[in-house]
Amino acid sequence: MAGDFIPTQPIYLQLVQRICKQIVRGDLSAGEKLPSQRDMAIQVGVNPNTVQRVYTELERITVAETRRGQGTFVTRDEDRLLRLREELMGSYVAAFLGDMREMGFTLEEILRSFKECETLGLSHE
Amino acid sequence: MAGDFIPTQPIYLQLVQRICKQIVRGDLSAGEKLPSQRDMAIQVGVNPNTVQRVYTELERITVAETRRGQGTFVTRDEDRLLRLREELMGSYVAAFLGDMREMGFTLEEILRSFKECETLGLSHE
DNA sequence: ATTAGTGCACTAGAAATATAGTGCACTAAT
DNA sequence: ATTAGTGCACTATATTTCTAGTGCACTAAT
Repeated sequence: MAGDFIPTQPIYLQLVQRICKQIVRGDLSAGEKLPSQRDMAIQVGVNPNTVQRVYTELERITVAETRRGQGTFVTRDEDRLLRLREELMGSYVAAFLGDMREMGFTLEEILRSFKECETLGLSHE
Repeated sequence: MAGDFIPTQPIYLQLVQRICKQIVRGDLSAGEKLPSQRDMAIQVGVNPNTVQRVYTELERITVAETRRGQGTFVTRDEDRLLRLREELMGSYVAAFLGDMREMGFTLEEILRSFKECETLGLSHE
């Protein structure tokens, strides 16, 4: 019932990231309606006010748009979604490589570790 | 003065992670003394109580050990530090690949993105 | 014995996050 | 006009994190 969240980071940010991932993945398409604040709150097991903050944040980063009385929708700007995909990819990769560099790991070690995880279902196409 | 922290995660956890990275990287060696709680607090610009929590956590995960009246030291167990290196590598890689999979990125896309960041100083040795 | 340096325990408060609950304005459908 | 569904604003409270301050016990050096 409660979409599990880690307690060390604000729930609303985790939910923003989760929705962004769903968009990038294609589970949510441009223009698609998001659940109402009340419904989403029930679905993920948080307070409606928290969802309100999530949707406000999604609107701030121009990933969603709100039509009062109708609901909140994924932006219809498909270019924006393509940029979101590039932005997320870039930020996750940069953060990961930064962490690895801070710990002194070499690219060879990283790639070797990738192969150990490979069996767990990362697509190759 | 204040070692910059992101506001969305507890400072004490960020400091734990930072110290673990320094150990894995080799900037801190087995048995080496950490700064006193008071000194570390001044160095990173936080309250001594926060450092107290950091050192307690480092001791809980058996990465540091405390000698009352003397200070807190990196564990002298070098095997433990080797395991720490493997643990951190594994968890960071697993989290990263999990995020990538959630967003539907393929291994090829990841590797391509790596090459774009490669110029920014990741070692190849 | 005294002193300095250390970890540690404790209380209190500030700040941010999350929850709880209510109400209002807007939109669409009837 | 009425109704249902929606976003949005508002107040209040709980929880967690962080800060602030004090004091004590232990260790080593003098």
